[in-house]
Parts: sequence; structure tokens; C-alpha cells
Amino acid sequence: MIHPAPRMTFHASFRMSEPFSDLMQQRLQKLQHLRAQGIDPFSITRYDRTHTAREVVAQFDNLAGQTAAVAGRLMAKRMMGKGTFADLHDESGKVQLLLSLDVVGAERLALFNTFDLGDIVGARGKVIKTRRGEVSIEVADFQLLAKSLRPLPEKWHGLTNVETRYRQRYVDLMVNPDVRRIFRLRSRIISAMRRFLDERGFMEVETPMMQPIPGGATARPFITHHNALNMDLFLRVAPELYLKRLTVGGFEKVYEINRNFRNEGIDTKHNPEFTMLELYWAYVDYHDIMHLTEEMIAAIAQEVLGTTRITYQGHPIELAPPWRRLPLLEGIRQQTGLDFSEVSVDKARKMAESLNVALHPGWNWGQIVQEVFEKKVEPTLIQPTFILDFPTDVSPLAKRKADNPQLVYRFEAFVGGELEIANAFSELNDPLDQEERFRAQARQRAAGDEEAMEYDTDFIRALQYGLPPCGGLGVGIDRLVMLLTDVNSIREVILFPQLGPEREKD
RNA sequence: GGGCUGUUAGCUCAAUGGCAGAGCAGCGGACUCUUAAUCCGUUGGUUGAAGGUUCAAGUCCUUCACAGCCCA
Repeated sequence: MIHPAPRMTFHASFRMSEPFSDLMQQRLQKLQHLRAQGIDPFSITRYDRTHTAREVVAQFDNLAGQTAAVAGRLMAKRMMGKGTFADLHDESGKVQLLLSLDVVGAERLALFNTFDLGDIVGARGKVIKTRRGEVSIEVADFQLLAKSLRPLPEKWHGLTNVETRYRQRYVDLMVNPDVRRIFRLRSRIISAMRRFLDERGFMEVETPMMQPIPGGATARPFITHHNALNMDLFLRVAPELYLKRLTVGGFEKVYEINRNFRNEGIDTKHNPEFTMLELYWAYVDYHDIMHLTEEMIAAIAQEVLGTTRITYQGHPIELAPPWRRLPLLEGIRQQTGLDFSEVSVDKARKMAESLNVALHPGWNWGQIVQEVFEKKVEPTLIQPTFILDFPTDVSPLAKRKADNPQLVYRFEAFVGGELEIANAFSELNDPLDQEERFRAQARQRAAGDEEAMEYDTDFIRALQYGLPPCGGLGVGIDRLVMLLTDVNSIREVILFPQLGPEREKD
């Protein structure tokens, strides 16, 4: 066996944290001063909250004059001499604290005034309204629950540096409410999706993330190694072949929502790990899957946004069914005036070149047609559209059309002019044809296409037992979240997007 | 993979090749209803890294790292 190349190690295992800045030194000294007085915030294990910040404000009419205890992060401090106002943020929102000399005394007021923005504080006191009408807690008792040793970003402009926002997402979440909103929405979208599918009798399953043969999509995999088995394994590029094995086994409605890994470039539409829904439904075809898809996405939008009318990057979009259905070759014909059906590879190449579509030398008819579609038709698809009947060449797991074996029963859903959100087909269940398709893929691999699929003997064996006719669907969750939250970068919907190694400031 | 742009104080940003600055945060002071509090004073820099040009480089050149945008 070939020894692996020396690995790049970007993590600095023995590196201490970076030296403390002056601001951090000051905060550290405050902590040490407190400890010297017998106050150690980091020894606290719990704090009895009676209300969240939002509850205090929302339930003022009931709470006025009563005692409430809240806890959260100190985000603003306004010292007025004999009184101090402070904004305390928790997950629910914000509530103002009022510390008055008359109530807490000089010593406690001075202590509170030494707290820094970012400190985690618990406070108990009477719920009041200030003269300006802001619901506040007139603090009688407070406690430092955790010391923040790092200064927060500027209070007005906040944290805007994109790189820092992604690398230190915890700070991004602290100071940017819209970021919190996006990730809450993401959670609700996935939850609504599960509910939709569960209600329709689908069963959620989990299939291997580590696969001996990567399959189910045309993409380069990540490789890892299992020591005890002494074998290389691949992080999955798709769960497809395993889910179909389950359909062979008799589970008629299954789905999985989980991560896929593709060893490709990173840009505003691609992260190396991303989340997909895949589902398989026995005894239905891709038309049934289309219905399910448009109903599911409309239902999710209705549930989490309260409407199916959304705006994406300035485009008003209606997600309510029925979505437009457009055969792929017909779409190309409409946009270019050219008919790619039943032309030779050479003719197709000349036609594509006449449209200024750049092609790789070895591409077959289907790859050329797909490329022309992506360049000329996809950007025009603003309203949700099902593009039907892809070339067999680029669809090695889909069933051929009875009236045209060059095409398969496959659709992709596009919206917003740039987002491919679904990919589905009537699944190929003919083990003999599947073998042929795998061999075609193997030929492409041998010709240097590292994305082409590998031959999976066990999957063929499963098909040989008999896969019922079925429809399968994949939905890119990250892109769906982008659509519903109106952001144009996948990194805005992934909590910790993949980045290059952080540069060390030494 | 290619092109363009960016990287300066904890954060947000300035600075014709000629003394590295402001606001916020911090620190000290004043102030008992503020909420971007206000007022006075003040600390804080190896300008992403390494080379080069120059009397002189944050600024010009080269390489590298990371990021953003566009293209493939």
C-alpha cells in the first residue's frame, strides 16, 4: 500500500491562545480582582430565572410592581452617576435594567458599573416602567454569572467583516439579530419538512455516511481511512443507492435528511458539506413526485413564512402549486430557437458553439445539452419551474423514457433564476440497464472524469432481487433555506461554513 | 482554475510616496429616567506575511496567505 502523502496540519495543537490585548488584560484584572474579594463568577452553576426578557416586557400589565429575575448578556450600559441603565439580552429579546443608588447602595452600584459589555449577568428586582415608558427591572439584587474577557464589536455598526462573521459565528449570532432569524427559520423549515413527510406516511431513516463505494451522484468524494478494517472509506456524496436498497427491502416510503460531502470548489452556492432531503416512494412516477414537491415546498413556506408569495433577490415569486412544467429540450428551443433532439454529438457541439457555450472536448450529447440548458435556460427560470426529461447520458440512475431512450423520466426544479432546489426521477429498476449505465460511467472515469460514478456490484445485486417502480426526490435544504430567507450565499444559511486555515497574527 | 477588489487600534472606517488618525468600546472625571445617553480628559498600532524600489512605503513593485465579488 502506498503511504499517504505528508499531511498538512493547519491546527496548531500546542499553540497557546493568542496574547491578550490591553482590553482583555483589563477584563482579566477585573476578574482577578473579583476573585480576590471572594466573588468567582465561574463557580456559579445555575441561576433561577423567573421570566425571559420578552416575557417581562410583554406581560408588563400583569407583572408591574412584582419581582422578576432575568439572566442574559450585558449589551449596553448607560451610567448616570447615581443610577445606571443597562440592556440585558437573552434569547427571547432585551430588557432594560435600572440600578439606582437608593435601591442597591453605593458599593453594589460601583460593582455593577465595573461589569463589561458582554458579561453574563443575572438580575432580580421590581418590574417598572421608566418615565420614557420603557419596561425595566429596578434591580435589587444582581450576580455576575460569567465574565466576558473579550470586547464586543462596536455597538452601532456591529460586526460586518464577513470572514470574522463566519469564523466567529458566536459573535455574529450575539450581535446580529437577522443572523439569528435566518437560523431559527432554517430550523423551522426542516422541522416543517419532517412534519409534512411524517404526516404522509414517510419513514425517516439513516443510511451510511461512510461508504466503501461512493455513489448516487456524479461528484468527487472525500476519502478517509478505517484503521481496524484497514480500508479506505468515502464520505457519501449521496444516500441514494442505500435508500433504494431499502425500497428493495420493502420500505415503501422512506426519507433521509442529512449531510452529503462533495470534494469540490467552494463558492456562494456550494459548501463541501451540505444538507439534502432524499426520499423514495414505491409505485409512483416522477409526476407524482412533482406534485409532492410543489405541495411540500408551498406548505413549508406557508407554515414558516405565513405565505407562499415570497421575494427572492428582488424577484416576486409565487410558490403555490401548480408550478410550470417545461421539457428541457423545449426550454432550450424557446430560448435559443435550436432543436437539440435527434442530432449527432458533432452537430450538437456545433450548435452549442454557435451559442457561445464553452464545452469540454470529450463531452457526449447529453453533457452538451445539459450545459446549453444551464447557460441559456436556467437563468431565465424565475418562477418555480419543473424542467422535465433530462438526457440519459447525465442521468445514470433514472429510467429511460419509453418513447425516447435518449431521455429519462427526470425533473429538476428551478427558482429565482439561480437556485436548483430539487432533482428527481422515476428510478431505474432494470438491473441490466443499470449495469450498462455503470459501465458507461466507468468508461467516463477511465477517460479522466473523476466525478463519474463507480460500479456498485451490491447495488446491482439488490436490483436483481427486484426494485418496485418508484419515484425518488432530492431537495437541497441549504438552497431551500436561501430561497425562503432571501439570501444569495449558502454561507449565510450554514452556521459554520467551511473556510481556509485562519491566518495567525503573531 | 482565471480576473478584479480588499486586509490599518477590540469593532466600524480615514490617511497626494512625507509626523498613522477618527467614531464606538476601554480608562479617569461630571451627571438620579437613560436608551447610538450627554459633557471634559485620556490609553491603545510590527498598517495580513515575506522580499524589493526609494532619502522616505499603509500608499509603488514581486511572491505568499486569507476573504469578497465576477467568470469558467
